[in-house]
Amino acid sequence: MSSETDLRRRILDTTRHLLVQDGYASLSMRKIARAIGYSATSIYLYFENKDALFHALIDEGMEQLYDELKTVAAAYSDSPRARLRALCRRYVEFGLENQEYYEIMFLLRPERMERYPADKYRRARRNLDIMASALADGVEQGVMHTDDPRVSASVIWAALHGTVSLQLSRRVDIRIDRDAFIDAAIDQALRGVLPVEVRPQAA
Amino acid sequence: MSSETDLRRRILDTTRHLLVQDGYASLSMRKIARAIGYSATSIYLYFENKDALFHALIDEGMEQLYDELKTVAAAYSDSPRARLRALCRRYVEFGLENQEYYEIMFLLRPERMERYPADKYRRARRNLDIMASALADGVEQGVMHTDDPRVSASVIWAALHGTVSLQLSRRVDIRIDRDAFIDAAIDQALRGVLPVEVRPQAA
DNA sequence: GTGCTGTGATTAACGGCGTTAAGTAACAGC
DNA sequence: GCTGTTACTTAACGCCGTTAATCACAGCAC
Repeated sequence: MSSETDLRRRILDTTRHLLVQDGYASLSMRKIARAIGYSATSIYLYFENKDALFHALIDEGMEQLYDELKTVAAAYSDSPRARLRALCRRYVEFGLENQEYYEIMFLLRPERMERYPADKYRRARRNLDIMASALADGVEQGVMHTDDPRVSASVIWAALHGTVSLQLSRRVDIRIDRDAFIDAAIDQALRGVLPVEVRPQAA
Repeated sequence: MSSETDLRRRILDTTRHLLVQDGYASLSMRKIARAIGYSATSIYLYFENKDALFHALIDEGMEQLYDELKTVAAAYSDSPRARLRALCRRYVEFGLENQEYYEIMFLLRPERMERYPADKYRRARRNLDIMASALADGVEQGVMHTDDPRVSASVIWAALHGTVSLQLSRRVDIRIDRDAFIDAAIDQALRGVLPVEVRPQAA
């Protein structure tokens, strides 16, 4: 029983390592097998197929992101606004620091996702819940406003995701300073949830 | 000379067709060749490799997007704010209406992009320029504000790109209405470039 | 000890892929 | 009729994900 788990763990660790080292595009079952010194088909004893292996890795990434966001949220439990800002920053940093991870987590087209819907979605959505609850706290304390917290949290996420995506794919104009860009993006994302009394009507 | 161009065109058209019909993942040189009734190697007479074929397709997509944005911009030449809003909406609509196109244009990791930098970048950046010029006009007329128009245009783009990406990959909570989400995202994106006198300080 | 069963791994194979090298058939110009 | 060129094909290489069949060996029943 321990040996079964052992090889499964080695596969996951090696895959993550190869992913970071060589990128997603060049990753293959045979290459993973070579790296751990087993035959390619051995991997199929522990994972249904390549997708399933990646899904397991995605789950671990979601867990890690969740842990990081949770820690950030705890550090700013008193101020919803500071908390939301810190969460945004941490999200972007996570994406930039874990490029290949971010790619399989959020960039790859999830064609097969319908197969493992419930648990996977639930796990990914916890990350959004942390943001939504910062929003809810802010609304309650009167320092934020939103018509629908779920929608606002998703919109903020979309803005952050776009920021990370463009940065990772190097599509942002090189003349634009990376940090200035990220700061501007976060500022802009947060500006949307300011309380009504100081918020202007939309353009 | 006309026949050379003919097959090249057929390859491009068929590839686009297969892309829309079956998706990027299942597209192969051999499949394209089968569809046009030629051997796979014939494609290499007109395109250096698979990447080059896709780059040509991306260029066409960029051209189409540019045309659409240009048309929108012309229709709202008098009002920078209405223009910017219409541009945002058109961008999102383009992404949602041309899923597979949008995928190869903006979602795929451009590993090889360094090779064809100048023309490709320039072409893609024209789309951003249309937005930036709406911004510049707005600033000039005093109905918008931004510290740096290039940065603001990119930040808006990032927000729109994130919105399209999450929608296309079906990662947005199903309970959130698609149009409401898009409207909220665009509102939020535009809120960041309101003039200073009505804009609150950042959260 | 002999035989049975189950487990964890292997090898061989299938059909696909992108790409290159070599070859062929049709045709233009001399 | 030969030559060179153009437009295309076939054959092949070395990858890929995945499946089927097989092997080595452990533990256990008798």
